[in-house]
Amino acid sequence: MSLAAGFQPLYKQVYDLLTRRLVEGHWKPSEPLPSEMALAEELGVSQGTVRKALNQMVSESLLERRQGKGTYVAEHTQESSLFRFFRLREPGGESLIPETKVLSSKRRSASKRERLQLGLEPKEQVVELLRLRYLNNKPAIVEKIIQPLSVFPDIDKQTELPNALYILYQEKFGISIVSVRDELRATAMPEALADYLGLAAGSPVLMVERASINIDGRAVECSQAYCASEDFVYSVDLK
Amino acid sequence: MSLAAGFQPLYKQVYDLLTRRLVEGHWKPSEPLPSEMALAEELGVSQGTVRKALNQMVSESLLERRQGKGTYVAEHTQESSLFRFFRLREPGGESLIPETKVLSSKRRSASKRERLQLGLEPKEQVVELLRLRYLNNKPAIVEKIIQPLSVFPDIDKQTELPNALYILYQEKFGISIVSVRDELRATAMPEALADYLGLAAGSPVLMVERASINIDGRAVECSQAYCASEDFVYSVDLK
DNA sequence: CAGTGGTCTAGACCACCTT
DNA sequence: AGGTGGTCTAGACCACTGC
Repeated sequence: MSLAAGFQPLYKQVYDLLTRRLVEGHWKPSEPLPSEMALAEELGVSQGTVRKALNQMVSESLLERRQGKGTYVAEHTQESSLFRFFRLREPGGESLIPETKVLSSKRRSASKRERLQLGLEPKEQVVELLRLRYLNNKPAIVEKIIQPLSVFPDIDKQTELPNALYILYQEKFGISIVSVRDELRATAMPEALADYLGLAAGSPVLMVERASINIDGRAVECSQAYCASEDFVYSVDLK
Repeated sequence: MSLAAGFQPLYKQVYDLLTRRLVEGHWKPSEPLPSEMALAEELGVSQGTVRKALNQMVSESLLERRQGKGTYVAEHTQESSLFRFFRLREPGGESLIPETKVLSSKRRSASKRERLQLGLEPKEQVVELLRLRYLNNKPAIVEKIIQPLSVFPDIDKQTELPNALYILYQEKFGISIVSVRDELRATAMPEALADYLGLAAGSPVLMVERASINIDGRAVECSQAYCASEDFVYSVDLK
């Protein structure tokens, strides 16, 4: 067989190989992969082994399979992107569609905290994007988003920013966000931002610090969001 | 075959059957299940089909498999129980071991909100347990836990409550918590509880409302926790 | 109809654990 | 040595898709 019998199980080697190809852009989002049989033949393993590797990638949302059609690179659609990582809800209630307004955007050097979180060099330039998000037409979230220019060249030259930034990252910069790490705390609303949410400075707000992880495992973007949590809650299921 | 060919895939039928047996207490936590071969023979399906069903149950933390030994009913150990659903951390940091002190315990009728959340009858009796939890030897969390007496008979007669309640639920009441739903918001610290955390009334605190789900899918316990989030954050990875 | 993924089987061999 | 789960294979049949 062309994949040498090594330390790891064959299906794991196939998984690693296919994931590497995916990371390197060998296939683009929404493109089909070769069929199981074709991959099995190319790699010199059985179809079942390829299947096991593919299914693992599906379980990580890297791929999607459609019976009778083929296996496709997972795509960040408007809906999936908005809802997969967006956890703010009405208490006990359904998903809410956030609307978004950009408040400001500027270039500056990365702070120490940002360098640590994103693995940046000293003095590396980032874009700081300030956005206001509405739920049920009420201003609910102010978020500050940090985008390294080394990852997103000239992103501040984009004329139109979509509601779901991850779609832009994927289509224009080849960045596929596969997971996020959130840290939540309660804090007093900073005076500088209080007006946006129509709150008194010092009101209790939910702060969500997020690091977004690319398919290659790097943290490529981080954000801080201040959420009015009178009417909304951050909802999460742990299994 | 003894499992009639029905609408659903065989492995799904096997999964349903084995899960039902598990729910009904057919096997107790930490007990071994019959071997794959034995189950396959009993059910009249192939070993591979049983394997697929078992692996799905493993992925839901219902079972554990140990190579060379057997397949076991998952057990809530002190560590796994404390850390699997306990999300409070130092910012960017490691897990913290919470210490616990019981403040009070009393019986009363369920409130409307509790009846809705836990599916209780009007006037049903519950135990309201108030606990104080410490992280790094500092009081960090006040939590109010609601336990229906219909689910946990005479739970308030327990002489000793363990740090991880889920272990008690499993050992004494046959309740296996498999998932939780958390809703987080920021709020002002209630005056009645502020002293416990050494905070001023009105300070911003993180409130975590939790419903705990039994293996049979019912919400069997709910809680409200007020967390001092000066020094600690609620940390979660979304994939 | 041919091509795809989805299910199911049977059997081989390996790695690990116990006796 | 014998039993367990873990991997891998090969082949059959089914369900869905599109030409």
